[in-house]
Amino acid sequence: MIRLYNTKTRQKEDFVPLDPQNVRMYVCGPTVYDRAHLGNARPVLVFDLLYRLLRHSFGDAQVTYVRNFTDVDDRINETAQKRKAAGAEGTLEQLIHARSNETIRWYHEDMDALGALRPTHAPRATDYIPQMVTMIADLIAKGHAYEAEGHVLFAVDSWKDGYGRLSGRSVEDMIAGARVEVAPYKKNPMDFVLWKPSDVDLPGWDSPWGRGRPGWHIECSAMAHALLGDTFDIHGGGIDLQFPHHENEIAQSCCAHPQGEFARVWMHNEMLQVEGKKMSKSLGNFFTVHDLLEQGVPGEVIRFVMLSTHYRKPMDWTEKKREEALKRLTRWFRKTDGVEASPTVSASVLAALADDLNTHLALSEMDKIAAPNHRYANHCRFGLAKPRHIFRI
RNA sequence: GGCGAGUUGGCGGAGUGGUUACGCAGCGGAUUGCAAAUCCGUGUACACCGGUUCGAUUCCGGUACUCGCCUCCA
Repeated sequence: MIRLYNTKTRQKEDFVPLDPQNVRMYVCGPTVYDRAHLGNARPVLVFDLLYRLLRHSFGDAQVTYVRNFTDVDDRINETAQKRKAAGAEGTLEQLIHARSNETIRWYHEDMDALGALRPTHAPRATDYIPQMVTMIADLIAKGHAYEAEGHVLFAVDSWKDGYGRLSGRSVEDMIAGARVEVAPYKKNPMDFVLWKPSDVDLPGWDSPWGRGRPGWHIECSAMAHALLGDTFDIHGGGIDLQFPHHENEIAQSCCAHPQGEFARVWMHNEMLQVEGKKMSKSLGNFFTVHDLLEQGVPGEVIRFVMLSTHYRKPMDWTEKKREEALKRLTRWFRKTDGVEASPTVSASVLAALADDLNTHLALSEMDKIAAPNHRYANHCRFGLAKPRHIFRI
């Protein structure tokens, strides 16, 4: 039995899928304007492990894993505008399109290098605009959204009971604690954008509310609904997305599809820090997965370090951990080199993983069972010769 | 201001109401002509103050400190 911590209920629960023949998981993917940084790798590896564990438990063909690409977003537009201002060739639209394609390709390459399986579906938001428009129209019809100055906004007052439950805040608390200037056309300060108008120079799509583009939150709701239905098993993402992104997703989806319950289990990974500090460009400790790979850090090592801290704890990326991971992995590989990889996973490792992905304990268990084989000492100088996936279950 | 997380031996990091985590480093030893690799042995830690208890690192309350989110962010 797999046990998972559900943010919704704040406790570990036995995981019982709605339909064991079709276990469904959605994870928020990247906004594609640049290379994935190291922090982006954490949810990928955490939920890749969960994906593998679910496949192991329910069967490879019985698990559907969706991780989207957000390819319509103001940051994407800004990045393209900067590049155009810097003299890049082509229209803004062309620049955006090329950049998105390139970033998606990079993303796949980098995550492949970390040993992450590709999801069953990797939808792009721009392929689901009609579904978003339909969903927004439905929300307006049901009295959960309104049009104002070319924008369509979700009315949190229309769903006061549900809004804030995931993150444990009341609408009143949020208004009291808000530190952002409120747009004048909002009926309630917490109302959020479903659709916004696009100037002629920005990407836009025709809609009943004029030419515009979707808000960020509706993208995930629409893609999840299109690919997984009204109700599905697991929704994952970084804890920074818990509010407002996930809260808003829930509001949109539950109001548009009241017959379903959207995601039954919510899982959030904690954030990543570098040498004890938040990773940021100003501190000079910002780097991408690609940077590390270029420096010769094996993907396996990155994966190992990421999994050596429990996903619900903040993780600190340090040089020291990287070195230790390399040592441990080198030893494992040396010990097991020449020994055929067994499809069997030790019960103790599996038990640790099934307990809300207790990866550190699982790695310890692997240390105990790594088969010693003295004959392979000659290979010692080869180090990390070939990548093997940790927890390749 | 609002919400939340954490504090375990030199470091990383599990776990538990009374029994060895584990890894890395260190130390001692074995083996190898040296070295590397490998093997064996070795470390009585749980922020502070109260409470509950026969007994708390492990439950409850408080204090201190660290950190995160609330703003684009995984």
